Amino acid sequence: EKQPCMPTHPQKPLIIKTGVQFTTKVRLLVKLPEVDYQLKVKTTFDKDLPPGRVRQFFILTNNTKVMDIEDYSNGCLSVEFRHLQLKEKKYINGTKGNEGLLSVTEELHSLSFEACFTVQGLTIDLETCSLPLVVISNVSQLPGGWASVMWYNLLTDEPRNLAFFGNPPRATWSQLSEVLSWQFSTFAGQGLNKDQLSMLGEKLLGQHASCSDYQVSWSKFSKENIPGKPFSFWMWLDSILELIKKHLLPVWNENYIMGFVSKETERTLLKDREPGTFLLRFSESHLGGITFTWVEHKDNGEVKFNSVEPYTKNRLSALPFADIIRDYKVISDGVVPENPLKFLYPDIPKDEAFGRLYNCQPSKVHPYIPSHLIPISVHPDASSSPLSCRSPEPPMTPGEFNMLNEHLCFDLDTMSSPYSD
Amino acid sequence: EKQPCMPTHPQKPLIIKTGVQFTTKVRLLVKLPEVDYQLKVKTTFDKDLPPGRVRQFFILTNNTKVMDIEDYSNGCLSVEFRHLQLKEKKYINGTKGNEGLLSVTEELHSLSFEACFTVQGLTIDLETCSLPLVVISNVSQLPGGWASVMWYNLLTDEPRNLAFFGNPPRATWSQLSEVLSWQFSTFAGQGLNKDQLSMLGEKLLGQHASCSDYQVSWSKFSKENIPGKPFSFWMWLDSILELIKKHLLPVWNENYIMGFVSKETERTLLKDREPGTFLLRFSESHLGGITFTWVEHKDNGEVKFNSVEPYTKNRLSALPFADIIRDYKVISDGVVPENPLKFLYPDIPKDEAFGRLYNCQPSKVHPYIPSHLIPISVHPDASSSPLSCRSPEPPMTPGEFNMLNEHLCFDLDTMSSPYSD
DNA sequence: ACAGTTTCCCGTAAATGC
DNA sequence: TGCATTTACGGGAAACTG
Repeated sequence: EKQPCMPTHPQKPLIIKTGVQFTTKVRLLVKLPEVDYQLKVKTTFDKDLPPGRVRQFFILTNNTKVMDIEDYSNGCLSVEFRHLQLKEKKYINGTKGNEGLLSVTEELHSLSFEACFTVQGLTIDLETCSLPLVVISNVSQLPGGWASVMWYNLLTDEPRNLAFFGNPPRATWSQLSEVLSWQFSTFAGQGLNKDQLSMLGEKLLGQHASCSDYQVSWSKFSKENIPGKPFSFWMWLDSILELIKKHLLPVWNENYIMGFVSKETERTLLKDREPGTFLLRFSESHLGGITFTWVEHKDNGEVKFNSVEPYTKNRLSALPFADIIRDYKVISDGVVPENPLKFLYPDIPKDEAFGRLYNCQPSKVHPYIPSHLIPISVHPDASSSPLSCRSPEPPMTPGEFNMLNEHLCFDLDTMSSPYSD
Repeated sequence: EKQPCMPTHPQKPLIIKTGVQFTTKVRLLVKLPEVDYQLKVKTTFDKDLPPGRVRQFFILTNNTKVMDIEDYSNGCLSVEFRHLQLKEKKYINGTKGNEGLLSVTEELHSLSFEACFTVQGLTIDLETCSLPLVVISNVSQLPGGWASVMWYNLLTDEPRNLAFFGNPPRATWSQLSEVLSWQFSTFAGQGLNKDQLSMLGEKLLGQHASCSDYQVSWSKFSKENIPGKPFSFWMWLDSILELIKKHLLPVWNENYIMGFVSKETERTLLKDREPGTFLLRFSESHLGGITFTWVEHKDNGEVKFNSVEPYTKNRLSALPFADIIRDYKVISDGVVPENPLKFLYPDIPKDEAFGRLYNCQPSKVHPYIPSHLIPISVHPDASSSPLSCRSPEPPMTPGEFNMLNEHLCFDLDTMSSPYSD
């Protein structure tokens, strides 16, 4: 027999931005034996959270609603809160919310739902709450928030461990790599293959990468900067995810972007290939950049590798990546420019691979000569979450109480914000 | 003897966007004979405005402040309201704000300031109000708002004629052209010359343009679409102002943009010039576009004119206009591309004119080959305001009352919003 | 001074109202 | 349905705050 207290839709931790609307829904899983009045539900943010230590927020808009019979289903009571908005509580006295122990995206918050009704002269309190929530104030904090949500989901099944990031556990590389690949398959449609993951593992762990149960700390994953770089591993990876989502989706989903390849491997792969063979790789030195490297055979038999300055979102929004590949030209010594890109590694003729992805030429505004941009280089040398139900003080027989307690329970049905998947 | 009730800084009508902060300041021009308590000033938006007919707004934030002695000046009392924000009043009953007679940018509103104090047992009311204000809810309404402000300033000296656009007067072309030129000189630094204005006059008035006292209606200026175009004269002109402000300032201020030239005049000017002579002109068919036209002498002696598809803000933010001129290439029959732009009309060698304005090449990210965008065409044929002071009911001698009334007066000192000049 | 964080607000897109 | 207007909110930049 199923547990009536289990929610039907397991709830993932979410990210909520202050001042931006979100929605949530609670459902009472069983019919109440006798409720002849309207059942009011109240949502409270950061209920029971002691002030200090972390920031606190409150719900700006109306937070009380009456439950209704769900129209489509089994007649359960449910209520959906829409247009909820969060605002930070400001304390007049010097008390500061965030005390520097945790960054704001490591703070975990929660949304509580309460209702109270009387049956057989007894007052019953119902209460449930969401899985942990990360609250941000600007989209620039979204990557940090995502990192927290990923780490929490990966490493705990606890429904409400708000202190998780006080001492976050480590993840094994095998766990982490699966999650990273999942990020790409969820958001872009195409996950990461073994080679790509192995490059990422090496980047994060160095020589330990081969050992799949080597552990990665939370700090190394998303807080510490990569040595010599002004960003952390996750910030770098997330910038690439964003680049793919906005500018590279078709190319990525065709598997034409090798993406995560070290420069050494790149050279090994290209060196025996036809001149003009190229591959696409993400920049390791800059956030959200993609470049291509092609191989060239010089007159003296020497093999030479060239990489173009990485394209970032600004450039890609002026000119789609496939068109860049189609039109790219190198001018050596001011002579006839030539497109050095011939074969996508290993040996697919460029137009065969990218032909379908090329854009139409710009619309002809009639009296005008159409113009488009060309990229050119001047060659330098030529869960399921359990719920907590608060026990009422029972002035009824233990049997009666147990019966009620078993059947009455809030269910946080769904909750959405623009930042949920 | 000067009038104490005149404000020191005449107040121009302004545009305020709902939800966006603005600031205002009122000053009492003379010292009060005896005020031994704090003088509170209250601001009210749309005071005395009857509901219906136009939208109504209220000040979201605290609207009462106490006057202070001005620190720097003559010891007058003044008060500055900061962080004021407007929100529309919504009526539960069907009453709609804007009734369709006027568009929202034609509605004029006003901000009132009131204070009240007692002297010699008499209660004195002080009141003043701003010049008309246009309230918008989105920056997309800014051009419409500017049009209203310009027309109001041009055609009336009344301090508070909120019904102005109920029956707006016409402007003579000589008045209007002066204002238009002033827009360019204020916002861009360089006004319009006689030839440019004459093209604009012809565009707006047709053959009447020669007659400088020909009158232009408000509707023709900013409400009716230009025949055959989906935008009004002012919307078109304002889109060009914006383009100049954001992307063409240096080129505009060097006077290198002829800009407003009819195609006929353009041809007349270019036809006897050296091949490769070009001029820069704003698009008349699209909002916010600039193109160049160059003259070419064909083998058979025929003179040919070519214009490139106009560049809009999106393209110009990928590549600055001066660089477009430097790098522009036409490919005929897939042969060696050539830059057809040689001399800026009348005969300035291109690099001499634009050399200083060219951008540096993109920063060299060292292991990479720098790449930049090139605009390319494939040749198709290969071939000061008075104040109103409300009279108090006078239980004092007429002489006493007159004395006070003469010397006590609010002064709306300054008022600023992000949309004021 | 500075870094982490929030606020501000434009500009685009979507929603709303008539 | 289409147009006018408002709302929503991402994203860059400025302001804030210890």
